[in-house]
Amino acid sequence: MRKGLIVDAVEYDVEAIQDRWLPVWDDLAPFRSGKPDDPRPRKYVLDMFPYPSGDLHMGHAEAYAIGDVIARYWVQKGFNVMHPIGWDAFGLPAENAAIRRGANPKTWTYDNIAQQRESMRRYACSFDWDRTLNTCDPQYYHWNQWLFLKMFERGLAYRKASSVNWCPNDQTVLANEQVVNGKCERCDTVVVKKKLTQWYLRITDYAERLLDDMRPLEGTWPDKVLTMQRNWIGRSVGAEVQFEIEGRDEPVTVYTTRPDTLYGATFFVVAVDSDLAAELVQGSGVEQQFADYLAGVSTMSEIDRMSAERPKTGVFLQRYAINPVNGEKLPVYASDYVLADYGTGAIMAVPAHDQRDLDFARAFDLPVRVVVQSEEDPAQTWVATADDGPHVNSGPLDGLGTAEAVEKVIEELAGANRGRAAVNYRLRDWLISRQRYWGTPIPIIHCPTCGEVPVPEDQLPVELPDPAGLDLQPKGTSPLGAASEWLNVDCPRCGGPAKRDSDTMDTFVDSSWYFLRFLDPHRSDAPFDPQQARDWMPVDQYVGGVTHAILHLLYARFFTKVLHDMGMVDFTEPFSSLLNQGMVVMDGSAMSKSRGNLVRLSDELAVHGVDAVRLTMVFAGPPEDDIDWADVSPAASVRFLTRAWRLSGDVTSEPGVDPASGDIGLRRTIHRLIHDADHAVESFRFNVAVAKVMEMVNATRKAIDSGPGPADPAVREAAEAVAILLSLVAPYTAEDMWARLGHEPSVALAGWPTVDPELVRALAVTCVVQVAGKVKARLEVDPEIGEEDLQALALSDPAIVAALDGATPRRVIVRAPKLVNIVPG
RNA sequence: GCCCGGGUGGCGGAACAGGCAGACGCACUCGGCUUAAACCCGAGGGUCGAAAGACGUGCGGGUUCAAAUCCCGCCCCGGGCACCA
Repeated sequence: MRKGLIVDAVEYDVEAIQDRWLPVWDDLAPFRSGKPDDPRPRKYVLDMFPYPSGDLHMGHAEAYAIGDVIARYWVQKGFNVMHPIGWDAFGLPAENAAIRRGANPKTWTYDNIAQQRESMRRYACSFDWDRTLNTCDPQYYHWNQWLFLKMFERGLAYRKASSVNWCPNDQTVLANEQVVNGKCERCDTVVVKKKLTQWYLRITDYAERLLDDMRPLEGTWPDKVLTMQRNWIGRSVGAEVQFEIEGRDEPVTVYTTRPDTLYGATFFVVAVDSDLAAELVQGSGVEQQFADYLAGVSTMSEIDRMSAERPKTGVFLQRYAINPVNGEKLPVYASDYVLADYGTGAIMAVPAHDQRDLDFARAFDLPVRVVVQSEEDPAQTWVATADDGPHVNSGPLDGLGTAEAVEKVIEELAGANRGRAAVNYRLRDWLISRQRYWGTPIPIIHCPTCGEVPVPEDQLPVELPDPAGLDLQPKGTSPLGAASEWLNVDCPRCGGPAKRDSDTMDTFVDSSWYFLRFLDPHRSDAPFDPQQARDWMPVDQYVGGVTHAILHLLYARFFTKVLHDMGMVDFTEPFSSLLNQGMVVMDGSAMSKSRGNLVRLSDELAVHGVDAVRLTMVFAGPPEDDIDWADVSPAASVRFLTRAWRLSGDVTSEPGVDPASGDIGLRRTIHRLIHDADHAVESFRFNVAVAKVMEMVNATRKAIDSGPGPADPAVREAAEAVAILLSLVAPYTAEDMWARLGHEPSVALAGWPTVDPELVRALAVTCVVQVAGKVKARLEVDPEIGEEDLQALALSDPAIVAALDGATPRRVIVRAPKLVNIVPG
């Protein structure tokens, strides 16, 4: 027994128990991983790292409780578990807080990190505290810059002028993934479009692999997430078709998923904000009308523009495209219903079989030609048809079904060098520049003579300049642009005067590879150690909220594939298994100060203690479901923990006593329940595992009070098993029980109890005897009973004889030893 | 509109692979302890019914000796995508 430990208390005192064990654990450090001589097989358990926007809240408490159960389970099962934590420490909240209070974003961030770190320690998270990282440390973002330059070398990072999403509140551009229903993901402000030159990562090059590599994740990733990613990538199969434009040398290519309807094209549309539209309008005589239309469109918010209800608008450009299959002249329109950055920004319009084209045709009084037969006439109903029927008015395609017609028309177009089969994706390249201060500077120098010049590797990291004296107010251009000392540099190539790129990177870059940095977080000559990556990666279990289903998870998968192609890692997917925990809500809706339904984690911890809060989180239901705090009872958790804890004080046998001589009934129950709990944890049904431990406590209580009594060796075996199983969820209580049972800390390393298969195998089972599917009798039978014996036994049972009432069984189904079903004649 | 999930007591939720529906807990009721209350301990309960029994996992059908579980058709709830050609 350790000096000064009080383990003979008679009352369960939450505060005292927490204060007693926390320093002991600091000292013991039971969760350090990666020692070179550790013979245990490795497991990597990763919780999504938090953003340090304040202290931990209820959501963190749930997520980290769940991750901790998994990590602690594997430790008990004998694995060398790496369970690291760090901070996603760059981002707007720090900057906005700094603006509000005039503080340095760095100070604000590190203060919050210190607070969260202490809260996590007290929350008994089994993190390896030697492996922490902060993405805002230059030692970390150094490697963001290094990776960016590697991508730049490979043509995967590039700058282009394009129409981008602009958040007028945050005064910065956003990636497509960060626009939700036309609003800024972060602040809910309606996003507008702006034409700007920005940095992109070429994630679209990986679209096919991002899609294909999801197949092996089926079963270990939630279907929901896989579906969301598939939708987001949005693969579509079709064809590219070239149209000549009268008076233009080069043909224009369009993308269509329905090349079979080519004969039904009656007009042609280009995106109003595309370069092509700007070119085609030249000399058309409608330049002013076009310019007015374009101006109107560009001030529109994304929400308005996306509305399908909006009537179709456009401008006839006074020009004609030639249908390659029949030479027909198709009028060319500019419209905002065609997107400049999908496909080629131009479409062939087939009003009979595409609702959008039909709406446009109706608005502009254009002809509608049916080329796939169906009962309804789109020109009458104004409903486009999409049936698979025989083609008509389509020359050589007449009579063919859609699949054949698609094949045939592509063949003919290819033969005439007028088109080919093609695949398109909804996914766009990832826009990573941000016009804000608190992020990773983009390591590029703009030189008037040499152009975009990478910062030489030996000059990395490009550190953020001191914010003192800088105006961090959002103003549409990066605050770094005003740091002239920092901004103005000599070109590394020609030595002439040049300027640094003043934008910073999207913070999702930081989180796209942090799981690799944990392997060797202090390394200074590389982002991570390739050998460690071989040893530990991919992550065995990733735990986090579904809010990142597309954003972070897609980007991290993309980075992993890029690193694979660079030869830095030998795997292509970073996370073998993913668990999405639900949210903690109150009275049915998300907690928020403005709603007045905010439950403060610190309050709950102060009232009920760490173990009870953790237990409540885990017992509330399946981990992926939301927890309504109004539906759960942390007080009940305290009650249960107290009952469990008392067992440890009641056991009177000595540690090490052989359980084999203990009460066989209790032993059977306990071993069965350990077995069940084990199974439940393996399949993430932690609430069920807790229920099994509750049953163990109930059974042990009964054995002490009205069974074999406190001295029985089986009672000790049971109490020790309770302590070990409970250590996953309620580490303080479990540690205290362990000490009261006469053991040295830490129970976290005690090892999962071994289940004796002989004890799990039941001595007698209850056999249900049904007549016509209704239970009429129950028999206690030997589990090994033969079918004939069981049938005879069932048929002679008085209750069955009575239920049959003289009728002869027409059929008897025997499933020994569990069930007999008698079908009366 | 399209694509995923999901509907089980008053509530959160159990039910491995078609075989006793409702584990475990909350709330509730009753009893014990207490001067009293809380805490704690014990007992109870799907619904209807006095009982025997009947009915019961969103609704309607089907398969099967047997369906919460499998199949078909609906309804409702949650989520994702949505002018992506």
